[in-house]
Formats: sequence, structure tokens, C-alpha cells
Amino acid sequence: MAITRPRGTNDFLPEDTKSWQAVEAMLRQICREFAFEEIRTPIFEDTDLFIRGVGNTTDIVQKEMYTFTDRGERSLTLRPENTASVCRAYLEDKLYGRIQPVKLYYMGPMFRYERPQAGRFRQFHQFGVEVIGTISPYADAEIISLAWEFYNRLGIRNLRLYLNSVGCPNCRPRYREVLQDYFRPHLDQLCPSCQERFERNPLRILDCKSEICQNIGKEAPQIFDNLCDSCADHFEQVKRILATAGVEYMLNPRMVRGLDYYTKTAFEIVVENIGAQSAVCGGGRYDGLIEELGGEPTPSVGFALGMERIFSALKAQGDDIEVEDDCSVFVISTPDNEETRKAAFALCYDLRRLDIKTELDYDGKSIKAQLKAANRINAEYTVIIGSEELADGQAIVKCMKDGEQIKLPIADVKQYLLER
RNA sequence: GUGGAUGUGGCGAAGCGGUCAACGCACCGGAUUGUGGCUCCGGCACUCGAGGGUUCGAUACCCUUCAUCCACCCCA
Repeated sequence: MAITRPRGTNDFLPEDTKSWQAVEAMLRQICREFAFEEIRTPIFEDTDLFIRGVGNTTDIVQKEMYTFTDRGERSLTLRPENTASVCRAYLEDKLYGRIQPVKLYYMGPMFRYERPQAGRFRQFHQFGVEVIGTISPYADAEIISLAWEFYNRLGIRNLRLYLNSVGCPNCRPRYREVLQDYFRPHLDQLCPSCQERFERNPLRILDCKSEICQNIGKEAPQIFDNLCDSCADHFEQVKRILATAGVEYMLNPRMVRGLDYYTKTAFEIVVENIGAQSAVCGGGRYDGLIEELGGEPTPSVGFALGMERIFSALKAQGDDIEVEDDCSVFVISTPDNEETRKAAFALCYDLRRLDIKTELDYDGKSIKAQLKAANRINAEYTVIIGSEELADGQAIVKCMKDGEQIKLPIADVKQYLLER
């Protein structure tokens, strides 16, 4: 085989796309219930959008972007996520002039240049929602409950919802310093990657897998104790609203969102047993993003969830999305008779227009082989139009389950099958 | 970017220096000429991811490369 698909990409075959369509339908349904509307933005954007929107210091921008120059010397990038694009559209298409907040959802492919592994691909698919234009903690709770409801409705077990607040430009820098002061004396004992993290992202040290780092971090100051009044109050409200609605969350002060734009609420939904990449959904508040992109200060919340990870989770718990085979008819004709073949084709067309899933043979196979083919695709009925039958305008309808067959006028076949 | 594992027909899978590269599933054809599912018979890899090397001889040993899987980093 000469040409293969690019590394980290997937072909989704019919047996896969059936499940995808089912999940997508469920997502659209939930969005309808929660009163979100779909937005579709370009798959590539001006590179600067992501540098400014996602953050220059993030891994995404530093090493994961698919960036190219087009024929007009513009630097473009395949979207690594969709929040920046949605915010860009909010400004460019003047959605701030509409009723606020604007509640949008999207789904589609995203691209990140990473080494593939379980649950991680270079082209992957996300569904996400954004509520743009309100600081209300009810908005945070709304999207969290939307995600929570989705996974529960899908029947995914062993879910955990982690909740945290990462503060805001008022309190996070301060907490960051407090944390650095705490770790500084132990700097040389930390694992190599945490020594890197010390400057870049000290909050991550708290979440290190190394036991040594874990132990050193045990007595570290907590983010909860270092939030400003506004953030602390917001966080309290989100927790209360979720508790009242019956959404079971776990506080996780060690959970840090990687993207620069997050403020206040951060949350993540994880499911065990799907490998190292256990996060199926992540999101939070990004009150500074729209302003960063040149708009008025516009508080917003959103999340993104990974489509591929949904299927990993379902597979890990031994579930498959049931996709039923609907009733189908196979129209058989005598192979060496063009008249019967044409009659079969015409009947086939008629049946299809009646919403009956219908197949026929293309190759002029023997009757026997056609029946075999019909059997293989689980046809419920076959209609046999042979030379003898056609001579007096008749056809045989055979029920494949019990082998019963009756002869009737071709004109009556449609009605007969419709009544089954 | 780093590390580990793997790479034999459509799929699963033997062989691990020397007969025609097992076998199972799937697929195609046939078993008195127009009737399927069971059974039986037959067919289906000039080739063992690719390139190079060692050897009288390599699918098997060595090197390179590519791909896949898994893990790290990070994230959906």
C-alpha cells in the first residue's frame, strides 16, 4: 500500500460512523434542551488568533500547532481548539449586539501535532459549548450540568467531576508567588520536569505523579485559601448551585487547566480505565479572553469534550452503542434476462422512495448467489422477478426468516411489503 | 521531542536460518442446469512493512527507515 493516512489520523468506517451519529444526535438533543445553538467556524484561522487566544506559553502554541503559510504569504493554523475561534466570531460577527449571554455549541475536528497514544490523536474531535457574556455562577453550573447530564445519559460509569478555581489576574499571580516561595527551598529535590514547571507553571507541581514531589507538596499552601474575595465568592456559589441541582463534584485544588485564558472556575471530568488520557471533558471560565482578542471585557464560560474518548470509555466498560439493522428487501432477477433486471431496478427504485431499504445485484449473479447475498445482508424479504413471473406481470415475495413465499402482481408488491 | 513493544494474505494466527510459508475465520465458485442460511468439495500470500547487510541460503540474524500500539511531557 503506497499511501497511508497521516500519522495520528483515523478513518471512521461505516460501523464507526453509525455510533458517532448516534452520539452526535444525543449531543444536539441535549443542546436543544439547554437552549444552546450551533456555531461553525473555519477549521483554519490566522495563526495569531491562537497565539493570543490560547496563550504563547502553552504547549499547544509552543509545540503542537499545525501552522502553514498559504499562497498569499499568510500564516494560518489548523485549529487546535475552538474557543478562540468562537470568541473571534463573537467579535467579528458582532454577537455582542444580540441578547446576552450568547450560548453556542460546536463539534468538529481539531488538530494538534503530538505523538499519538491511547485517546490522543493529531486529528481528533471535540464537542464544546460556550456561554459568552455573563459572569453569573449559574452559567458555570449550567454547562457543568450539561456535560454531566450527557455522560450520565450515555451510561458512562465511574465518572468523576473535579472542580477547582484557578483565580483571576488579581489573585493568581499572588498565589503563584506564594507557591514558588514554598517550593524554592526544595527546588533541587523536585523531579526534573517539576524543576521545569517551577518557573513555567508552579501549580502543576502539585499534580505531579512523582511521590517525592507529592510529599514535598503535601503542606503547600492551598489555592482555596488564596483566592480574592470575588473569586472565592464566585466559587462558593458555583458549588452551592451544583449541590442543589444534585451534581456530585469533588474539589480538586491540584487540577490546573493548561490554557492561559482560564479564570475562576476550572473543571474536568475523568473516567478511569481508558488509559493515561483519562480526561474526557475539560473547561472553565475565561473572563479575560474576549478582551485579549480586542473586545470589551466579556466574562464567559465553556468546556470541550473529546469525542474519541467517549468511545474509549464506552469500550472500556464493555458497552457498544446499539445500532439496529432495519428491515431490508433484496430484489432478485434472472441474470441472463435484461427485461427482468430492468424491472427489478424499477421496483427497487419504487421501494426506496417508500423509505424501504432495498438492495439488488449488480453483476448478473445466479439466483442462488443473489439469495446468498440477500441472506448475508440480513434481508428480511426478497422479491424474485424471474422470466416466467415477468411474463405475466408477477413476482415472488419470499420471507427469508421462514422461507414462505407467495406470488403476486408486481404492482402489488409495494403495498404488500409496506404492510409487513 | 524522549522511552518501550510490535509489524506474516481482508481479519486472527503458526513458523524464528535450509521441503511448495501451517491453520482458523472471511471471501469467491461448485455439489444435475431459477431459491439462501447447515454440510461437503475446490479456489484464495512469486511472499513475510520498506531498504540495505551477514550467509552457500533469511520471513527468521544485524543495521537503517516507515508505520502502529503504549508510556512520558501535555491534554480532549
